[in-house]
Amino acid sequence: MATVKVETDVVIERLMEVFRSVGYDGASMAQLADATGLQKASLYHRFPGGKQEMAMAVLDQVSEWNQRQLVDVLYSSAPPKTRLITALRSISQLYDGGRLACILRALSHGTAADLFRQPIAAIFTKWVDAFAHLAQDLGFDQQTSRHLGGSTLVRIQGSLILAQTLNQPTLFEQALHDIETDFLIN
Amino acid sequence: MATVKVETDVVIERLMEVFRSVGYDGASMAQLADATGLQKASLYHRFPGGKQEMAMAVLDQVSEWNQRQLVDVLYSSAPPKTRLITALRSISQLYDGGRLACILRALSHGTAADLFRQPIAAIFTKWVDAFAHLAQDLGFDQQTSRHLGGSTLVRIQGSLILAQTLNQPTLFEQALHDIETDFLIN
DNA sequence: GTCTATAGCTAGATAGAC
DNA sequence: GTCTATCTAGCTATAGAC
Repeated sequence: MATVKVETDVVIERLMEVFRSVGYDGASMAQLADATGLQKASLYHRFPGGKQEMAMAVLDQVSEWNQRQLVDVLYSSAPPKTRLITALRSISQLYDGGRLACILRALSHGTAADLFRQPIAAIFTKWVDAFAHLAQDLGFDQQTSRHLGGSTLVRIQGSLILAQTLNQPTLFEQALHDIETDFLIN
Repeated sequence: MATVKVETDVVIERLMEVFRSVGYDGASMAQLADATGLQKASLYHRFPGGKQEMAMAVLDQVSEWNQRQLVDVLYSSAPPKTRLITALRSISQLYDGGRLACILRALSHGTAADLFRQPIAAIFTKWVDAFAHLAQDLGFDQQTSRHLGGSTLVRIQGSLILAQTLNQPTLFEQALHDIETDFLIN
């Protein structure tokens, strides 16, 4: 039982890598099978809903990461500045310093747009709210805090696009630094 | 001759709409034919290179828009603040106030990523440089100007993602306002 | 230059042996 | 639970009449 569970987590990790690099429509079952080391029929055994269920499993894992590495951290009782630094460091690792695309963005296009908009929006909202909460703890008023929360995700998503298209990961790190400045300005 | 040219421009416009909404891999020849009102074979007559050539034609049109509505404006001899306002207004119209996705982003995923990264990067670079030039005219030093230029595109791309995923076009308009503030702070 | 018809292939998804 | 083998639908792309 335990062994099976672990293996499935690994499978989901591999699926995520494929979806992230080629998108939902660009990922074929053959490619997904190849990446996981399973045959197509075996993938269908684990995910009877096919590609859609696989992507949903990936999104569940992303949602868990978001909860543990961002939400839990940013709502914790540690000093606000410590929470900020910790969260930004996790984000930097998640995207490998700007070299990896965001899986949520990869699952936001084409056929996937209609299928996964709601779960992705839920993750985005939690993310924004968590950073807005931190801003309030840092003394910003409610309106400014909301604005800062949104601006954080805007900067990260936007900088990831530029970093990868222009092949300049530095742009992502710069954005993280800009975010830090936004929060610690006073 | 003239009639044909115009019609092709219209065809490209329709192709762009499809690519924008479903992405490159998500767009089938049947769908593209349907959207343009032509049959598949007719599309291949105009674009012998198939889907790839169609997307390139779209990118050429985007590049032209970029040159005329942003680069030419931002390098003009009008007062810097006027140039900024004019450019931001064009951008707002281009994305219909945050309701439309960026075609460049739609052509950055899956199979398309490898095919079109260079032309897209060229457009991004021109965009960033043009806003950096404006920043210098507004009195910012070179390093700050470059940073502002990049930050402009970051804010727009990022806010478009959030605006569409969360179905809150306001986030895009907010980002435009933030950009204006960034440039007119002194 | 546009059409109908179709070739050739690969996609997602299943059947059934083991 | 994993495999090989296969189905059908849809894909890109082309042939050839008009």
